[in-house]
Amino acid sequence: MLCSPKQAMEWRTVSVYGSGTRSVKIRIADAIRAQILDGTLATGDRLPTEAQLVDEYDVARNTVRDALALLVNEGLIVSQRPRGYFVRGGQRMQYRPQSDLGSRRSGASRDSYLTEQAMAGRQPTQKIEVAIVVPPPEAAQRLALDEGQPAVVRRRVRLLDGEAYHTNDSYFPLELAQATEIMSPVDIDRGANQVLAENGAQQVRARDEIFVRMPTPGEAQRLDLAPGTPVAVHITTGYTADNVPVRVAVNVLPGDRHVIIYDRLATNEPYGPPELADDMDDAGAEDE
Amino acid sequence: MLCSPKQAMEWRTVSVYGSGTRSVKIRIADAIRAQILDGTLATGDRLPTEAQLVDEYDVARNTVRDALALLVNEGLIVSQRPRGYFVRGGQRMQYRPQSDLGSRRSGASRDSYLTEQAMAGRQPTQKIEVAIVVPPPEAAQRLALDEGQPAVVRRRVRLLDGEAYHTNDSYFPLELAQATEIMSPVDIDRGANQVLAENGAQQVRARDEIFVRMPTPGEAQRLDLAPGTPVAVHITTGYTADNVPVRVAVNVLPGDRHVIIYDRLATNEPYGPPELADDMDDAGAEDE
DNA sequence: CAGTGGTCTAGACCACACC
DNA sequence: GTGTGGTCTAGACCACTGG
Repeated sequence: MLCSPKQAMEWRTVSVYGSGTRSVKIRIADAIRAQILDGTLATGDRLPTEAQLVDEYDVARNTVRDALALLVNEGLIVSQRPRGYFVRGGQRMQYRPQSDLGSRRSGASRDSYLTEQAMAGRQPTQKIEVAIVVPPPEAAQRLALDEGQPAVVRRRVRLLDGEAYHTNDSYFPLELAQATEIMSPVDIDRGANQVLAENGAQQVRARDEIFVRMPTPGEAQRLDLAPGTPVAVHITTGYTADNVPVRVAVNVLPGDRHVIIYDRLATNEPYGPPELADDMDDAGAEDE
Repeated sequence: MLCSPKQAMEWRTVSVYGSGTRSVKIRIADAIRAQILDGTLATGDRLPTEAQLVDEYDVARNTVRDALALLVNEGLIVSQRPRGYFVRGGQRMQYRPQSDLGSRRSGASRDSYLTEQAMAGRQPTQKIEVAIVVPPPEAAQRLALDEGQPAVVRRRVRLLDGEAYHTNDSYFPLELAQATEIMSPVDIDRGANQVLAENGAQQVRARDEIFVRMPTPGEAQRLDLAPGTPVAVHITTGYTADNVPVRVAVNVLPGDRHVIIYDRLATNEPYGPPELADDMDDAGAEDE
């Protein structure tokens, strides 16, 4: 006799869920995921309510919620309480770490974030905050600062149409930034790098490091991240010709709103001075 | 009178959880997270059992499980059933997209993945599989193939000490790869790029795109990813001097095992031919 | 075999947006 | 108000691993 899982609960003696059979919540999640991937449910569409799914699959509400939680944590759907669950998806902005260092490109006098995003027809804003702090380890280490040594930080949250786009925390050695525009919590038209260059700290080389992880609760709040949204942490360290680090920028990019793009030449000669080139030989990966 | 949440359940008439007060599960998660961040619980440590946490916080087991689920999805802890929950953490491998294109660096005759990882004292292996397929859209589009047009794919899973490290799916135009070593499912000592170059398809330029997202169930299984582990999808497109795409590599990197590193010069001149340089002006971001 | 986490049920009350 | 998802309780049975 065929019966629903809920009824079966009462008189079965052997497992329905074990071994080959996958759990009920996974099968429900699979069914909904398939609908999303094949287009039956498109970006922005509303899912059936929990109650409807309870009826449809004849299981307890918590089981439906477990199934939906799987999809939420995959980043496929989002709950907009109390409106319902909706299919996620949307455009990613291009993020180019290269379009920065050194002097500005000709014609681009304003902060390139502001100019370039404005062209996409969206309203860019940013909040800037400057402070003298003992930098977090990831910044202190890259700036080669001793423990407890202070630095200047410019913290920015960049928004597009009021929606958080990414954060940028730039750390500078105190003696370099002191008494410059870097200390002022407003946009620097020609760029902080240009200011550094005018003060004898021209950057000639940079290293980008990209970490991928789930956001901290603080980051999730600051960037208004839905559950199931990972972040890329892009850390740029800028060096002078003397190989002195003069700037560390920590960017936190919501994974669902960005593509990181690098254009490169097809040479594999490492950049930078020999001692760093040596470092590069002992680890790495290649892409075919 | 002070009473436990569980007891309070029975006679309270106003909400304990609403407004200012955060939910119980969040407070439990916060407490455990704090212990992890301040070192009370270190990487690899075992957490208290669910039963112990039920006693400690005097809540229902499901509430404890909800709290732990938050930390699991943050990537902070992992459940190793039935051994318990453990604090995550560990080393990240360096991944350098640049150490590839064109000819191999002198001395490195073997696949650089194999050589470089071997130096870290771990046992690298890889599984290679070659097929002629209709490529997925992300590959077909970048290779400028018409819909339904076939291509050659070399699929690789790379392992370190038996643990999945990343996957690399490289797509080549059929007419270029046909009748070359690329069709053979074994390691190519001098690199597939060198083979392409010998067949008149020397790559001079590449574009890297990096997407950050949660893994699909298939990826999670193939790479043995714990819940709460995002992936970076690194797509490299290699172009000849004639600006023809001849290779698309789709790499899937578990976020908890990688750092992606780029070393660059502090010039912001875009690489590549003029028509592509123009593209670069209309979107982007910079890091200070 | 004991103890762990995983799955599922059943039912309660809550906050919030929208009608 | 009505209906949505969010939180919490209480208790059941299961599978797996390790002693």
